[in-house]
Amino acid sequence: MNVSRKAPTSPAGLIQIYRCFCDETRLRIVNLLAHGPLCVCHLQELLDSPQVKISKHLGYLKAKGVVTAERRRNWMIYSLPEKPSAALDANLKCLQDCTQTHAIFKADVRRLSKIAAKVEWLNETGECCAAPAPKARRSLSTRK
Amino acid sequence: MNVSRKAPTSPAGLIQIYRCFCDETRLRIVNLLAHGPLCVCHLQELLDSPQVKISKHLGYLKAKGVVTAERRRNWMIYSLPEKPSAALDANLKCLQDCTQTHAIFKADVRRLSKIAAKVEWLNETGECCAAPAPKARRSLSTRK
DNA sequence: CGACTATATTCAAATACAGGTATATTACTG
DNA sequence: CAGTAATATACCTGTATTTGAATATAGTCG
Repeated sequence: MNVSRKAPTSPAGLIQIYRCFCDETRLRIVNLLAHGPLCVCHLQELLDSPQVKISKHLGYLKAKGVVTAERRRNWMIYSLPEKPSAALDANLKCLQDCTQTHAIFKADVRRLSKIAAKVEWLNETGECCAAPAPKARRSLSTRK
Repeated sequence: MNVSRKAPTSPAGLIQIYRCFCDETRLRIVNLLAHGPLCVCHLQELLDSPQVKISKHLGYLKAKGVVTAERRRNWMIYSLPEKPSAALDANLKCLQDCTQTHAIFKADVRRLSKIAAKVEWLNETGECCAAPAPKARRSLSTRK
């Protein structure tokens, strides 16, 4: 459980962090997760990207230890790790500085704040999802 | 209109930095350059790598603006930029923290300090190279 | 059970990249 | 001028990455 603080011979872990950070979609995901946990459908909506794309990038980030995932009912909740490695912690902070000056990240956060209610709803009641408002679900009369 | 230096819409520049940082050889080069300018043959010696490999990574770094190059006589002197972008500056500082805890980077710097004399020699007299000691160079006084 | 929702995985195609060998370029030296 | 040293580039090959389409899985609900 405890992670050793010895000096690794190879900077493999550090490089994995940079690999995770060198894709725009992943950067935007990490930037959003810095504000709190989100499920896949939230990210889909916020980044306006297909589910496969988001899911695969999340899988990538998770495999490298940059995010953690926890299942809640039907949804996977992704977060930044509670106890990140020193290198990850430093780079997350650095990234937060860097994102301040890029419009796309600020726009993402702005959009995030607009669905904050839905996210709260998820966190408190365990209900989702971000995508279509849960009421606009007509009956199946017109369905085949 | 969109030539602003303040808030680029796309984080392309930031991503380029991370792309540069996600290779071990390049990380070692940047770490060494943080201590001062070096020519290709110094890096060849310090990293014990073939010339092509070093040269190509330097070309990559230079293309993304992470290093600068200046020709001096026969040699190309590579340095970190004097006025790096905010993002690069932040990430270089972060990297310096991260390298502290990795043996390979410390070993590189230790080896660098051992050839410091040669590097000085380059910087002061314009003479190189790190690789084979200037053995048959008897006619030093004829130059200048 | 079967329909539905949220998410993950497999397959395939396009592109990027790292490393090597051989060759080119550039500058210096005699 | 030719020769050589330092560095760069072209080409090749295997591997990794990115993305999308289709499909699979897992949990929930009626």
